[in-house]
Amino acid sequence: MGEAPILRIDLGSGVPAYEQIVAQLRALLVAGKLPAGERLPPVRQLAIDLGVHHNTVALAYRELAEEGWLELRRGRGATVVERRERRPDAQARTEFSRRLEALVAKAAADGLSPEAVAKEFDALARKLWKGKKR
Amino acid sequence: MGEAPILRIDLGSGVPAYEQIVAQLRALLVAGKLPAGERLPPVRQLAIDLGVHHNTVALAYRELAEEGWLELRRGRGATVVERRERRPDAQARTEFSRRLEALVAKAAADGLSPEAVAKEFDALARKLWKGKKR
DNA sequence: GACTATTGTACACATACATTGTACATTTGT
DNA sequence: ACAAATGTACAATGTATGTGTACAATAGTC
Repeated sequence: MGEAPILRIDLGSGVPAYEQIVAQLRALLVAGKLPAGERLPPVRQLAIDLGVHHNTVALAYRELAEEGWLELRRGRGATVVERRERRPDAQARTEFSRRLEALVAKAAADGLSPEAVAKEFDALARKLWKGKKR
Repeated sequence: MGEAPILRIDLGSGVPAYEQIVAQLRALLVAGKLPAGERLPPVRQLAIDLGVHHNTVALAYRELAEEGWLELRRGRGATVVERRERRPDAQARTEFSRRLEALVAKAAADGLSPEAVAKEFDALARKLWKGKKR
């Protein structure tokens, strides 16, 4: 019946709402679930669904537009566009490395076993890169 | 000659300084490189090394103390203590899952290949769990 | 034992960030 | 031409982050 809830954000997670929106949309975009040409919901609509202000959604959209995923136009809405593949730079690599270490260390501190962490990682890799180019 | 630089924080990385300190110390603690009984540098000393205010370091120490890694006492300093293994709860699992997805999606968006990401992950797992209990 | 240095803590302040309220600009549809 | 829909701009507010400064507790020294 109802639409599948596109996104779900967790207030009180410490992570800013607009960052959660960016992160989840980016994951969908990377996984190819939002192909070029697709229209995203209007900022006001998504804002209501998520329980935040429309400017918060707008900020998220703008960040994704900066990153090359979306085209934003007044009165027309947000559209997914074709995006050129990026060449990773050193900055991106070290930043990823640092954050991954922090995240996994936190998981270990919380008691997650190496096996549980590895399993989670595998499941995610399949999810994100399933049906995409190798 | 000089001591190995224990930590290195990156201002302008977006991540708050005190969080970077917490994350890096936590990684060392998880990896067993700071065994119980070890003394951490005084907040003012570490603050100078890192180029931040000593209250910023103090905040990081307090967070790790809350987490059960350190004992803090006025005049005596910060000491690593024996810490009971945690049982992971659902909250920790879903939080880890969400953040991992966000992080890996970001890496993919930046152009890192699945192989590069997996490789980074392997190296990290070895680093964090090397010589620790299975 | 008194004094001083060392060390973590408390608290007020400044600045930046995140979110919201409100109004505006642009496009679409009738 | 008009109204509705949609993204944008900007001020206001609350929270987080970092700092300056003073305080409290412990350790070292004579």
